[in-house]
Amino acid sequence: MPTYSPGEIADKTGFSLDTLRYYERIGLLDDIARTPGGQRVFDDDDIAWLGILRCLRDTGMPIAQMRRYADLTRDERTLRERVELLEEHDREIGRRLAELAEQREHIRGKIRYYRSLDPAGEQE
Amino acid sequence: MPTYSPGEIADKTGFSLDTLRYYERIGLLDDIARTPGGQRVFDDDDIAWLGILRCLRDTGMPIAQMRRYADLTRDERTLRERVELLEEHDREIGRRLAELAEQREHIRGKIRYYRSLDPAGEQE
DNA sequence: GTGCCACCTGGAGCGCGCTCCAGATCAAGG
DNA sequence: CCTTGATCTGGAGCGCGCTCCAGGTGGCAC
Repeated sequence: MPTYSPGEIADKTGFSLDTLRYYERIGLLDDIARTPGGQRVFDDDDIAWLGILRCLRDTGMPIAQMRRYADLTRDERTLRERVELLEEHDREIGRRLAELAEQREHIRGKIRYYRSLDPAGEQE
Repeated sequence: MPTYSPGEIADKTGFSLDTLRYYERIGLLDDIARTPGGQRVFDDDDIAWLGILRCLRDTGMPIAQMRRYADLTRDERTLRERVELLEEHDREIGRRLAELAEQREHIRGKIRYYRSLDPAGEQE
């Protein structure tokens, strides 16, 4: 299995080195392998996990909840709880999508209104 | 034209009293009328403006950009710039919507994966 | 060996967007 | 009047999610 240095992982995942270390400190990331000298060594499983973290983070999940999810993945008897957590998050994303679309319409209405005040502003 | 106390406005707009004062301080809200004694008095125009601010804020516009928008509305010759700013924000919302939908699929895939591991977990 | 850059640790600091506080004032009911 | 609850001001503080720093070590190229 290929391995990767912290710098490579930062490039691949978009998380900064500091963020990777921070995530490990707070328990979002555990058991990152080390060289005998103490430098971190990542593998493809780590990359996959970081992909999930990025997904959860970028959809607005708070760190406390990501930690709860990370804790659940350490006990294989928690499948249902994981599903429940992700489903609740999925519903949250649904609400967010609907809200965003609605607010977008409000903003578009405002743009149309400004345009109606100055039709000349439309042309290039 | 009806007028409203700060408390009523907090109820109507969902912004806290502190946030209303904060927004006035930083220039997002200007010329709020006052009683002779110095208490704020809001009107329907203020409510409409706060509605726009809420919309921009809740769609992720940073305060610095909201301030720029507020500044533009103080000069009626800036219609085009306002349209440009809102259109850029509209595109930003579009990108966000697309990203959210994509990440949602990733999460749903994960849910399906967990379900496939434990079909019994499905039933009530 | 010797550079030299990447990486290590613990802990302090930061930027954003509020939120809270103390102590004073206002305004409306009784 | 007097009480009482809403509001006022300036400024400090907070919670989140990183981000930066100092001082030291690792590890590969030459």
